[in-house]
Amino acid sequence: MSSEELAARGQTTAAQVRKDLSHFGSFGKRGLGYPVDELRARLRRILGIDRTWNVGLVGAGRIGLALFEYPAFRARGFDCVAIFDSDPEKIGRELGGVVVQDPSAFEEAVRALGIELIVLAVPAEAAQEMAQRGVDAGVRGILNFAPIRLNVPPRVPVEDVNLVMELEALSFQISKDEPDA
Amino acid sequence: MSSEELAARGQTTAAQVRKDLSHFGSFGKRGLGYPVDELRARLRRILGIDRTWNVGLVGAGRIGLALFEYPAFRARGFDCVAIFDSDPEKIGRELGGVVVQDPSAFEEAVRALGIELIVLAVPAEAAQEMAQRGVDAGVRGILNFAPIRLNVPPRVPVEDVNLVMELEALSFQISKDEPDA
DNA sequence: TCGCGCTTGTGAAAAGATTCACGAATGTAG
DNA sequence: CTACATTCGTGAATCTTTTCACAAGCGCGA
Repeated sequence: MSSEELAARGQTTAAQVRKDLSHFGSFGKRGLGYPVDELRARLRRILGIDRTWNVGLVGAGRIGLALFEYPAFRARGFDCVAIFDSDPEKIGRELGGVVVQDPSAFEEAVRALGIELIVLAVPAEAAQEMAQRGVDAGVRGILNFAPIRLNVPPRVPVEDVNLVMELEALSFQISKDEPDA
Repeated sequence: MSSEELAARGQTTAAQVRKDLSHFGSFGKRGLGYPVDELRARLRRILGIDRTWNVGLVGAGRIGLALFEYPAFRARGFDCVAIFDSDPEKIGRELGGVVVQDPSAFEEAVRALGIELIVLAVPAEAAQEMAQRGVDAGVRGILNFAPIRLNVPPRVPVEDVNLVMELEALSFQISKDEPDA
C-alpha cells in the first residue's frame, strides 16, 4: 500500500505519512509502497500494543463502568483486571468476572496483578490522592477523567479526557462564524 | 490576575496566554493584569458558552447514558433534551425526565426541540447514517464516540473521542523509553 | 506631579511542523 | 539486459507556532 493510499485513509498527506514513518525507521519499498502486515506489526511494536496491558479501574460510577464494559478495550489489549470504589454499596459486587474492591486494597492489587495503567473515573476531589497512590504503587500511566490537572512525576504520562471541553470546542467552532447572536 | 498566574494554572507560559488572548482582543490592563470576572465573561462569550445548548443523545448504551447522567454537562450549559435508541427494550423508558425515543422520531425532535448538538454514541455501523440525518435535520455540531471518521459538510464541526486511542497513547509514551521489552 | 515597579500587547527571532521536490530503489515488461 | 513507471526517504523551502524582548501603559506613593 502506498503512502498516497495510507494518507487518504488517515485524512492526511502522502508526504506526512512518509515523514512520520521515517522517524521510526525505513518501512517501505521504493516503487512498491508499504507491506501492510509488516507495517502494522512494526507499528504495534512501536506503540507498545504488541502485548496486553493490565488496567485498573478506579471509580465504578457511570463512566467507569461504561468503560469497563466497552468490549473494544479488551479487544485491543487493555485488560481491566481490577475495579475500586469507595461506595460500600458497590464493594463486593461482581462485574464481568471482576469484583469491586475497597480502595484500601488498591496498592496491594496493583502489585499483585501487575497493573501498569489506571483509569481514574472518580470525583475531582479524590483524583489527586488516587493518582499519587497509584504512582507510589508502581502505576506507569493514567487515563484521567477528573477535571483537574494531576500532579505526578514526569515519567508517568497522563491523558486527560474532558468531555465538557469537547462540547465547548464544538460550541466555539459553531459560534465563531456568527458575528453576533 | 497576571498572565504569569494564568499560565501557571493552565500549564503554559505567560507569553502564550497573552498571545492567545490578543487574538480575540485586548483584555488586560498593563501593570495590573486581567480582570478575572470580565475576562471570564468575555471568554464565555467568545466560546459561545454564554447560553444553553440543546443536546440530543443518539445511542442509549453504557457510554451514552453515562454522559447523560453526568451532572457537569447540564451545569456547564449543555442540556440533554432527547435520547434516541433503536433497541425496543429501551424505547419508552424514562431517564431523568427524558424518554428514550425511536430513531424514526429523530428529525422531528431535532426541529421541535431546537437541538443543535448531538452526541453520537452508537455502534460504528450506525454512526454515519445518524450523522447524515442529523446534519440534514439542522444539527450544527457532533460529538462522536464511534471509531470512524464521519463524512459531514465542513460547516458542521465534529469532535472525535476515541478512548482506545488514549490508552494507546499512554502505552506509546511508556514503551518508547524502554529500548526493548 | 513625578518616578518607580509591574504587566500588557506585539513585532521580531527562534523553533517546530508541513510541504515540496527529487535522487535512488524496486518491480515489470519487452 | 534495458527502459520505464512507481514510490520511498529525505534535504530544502515554506508555513505555523512559540518564545523572546521591549516600548507603552497603568496605579501607587511621595
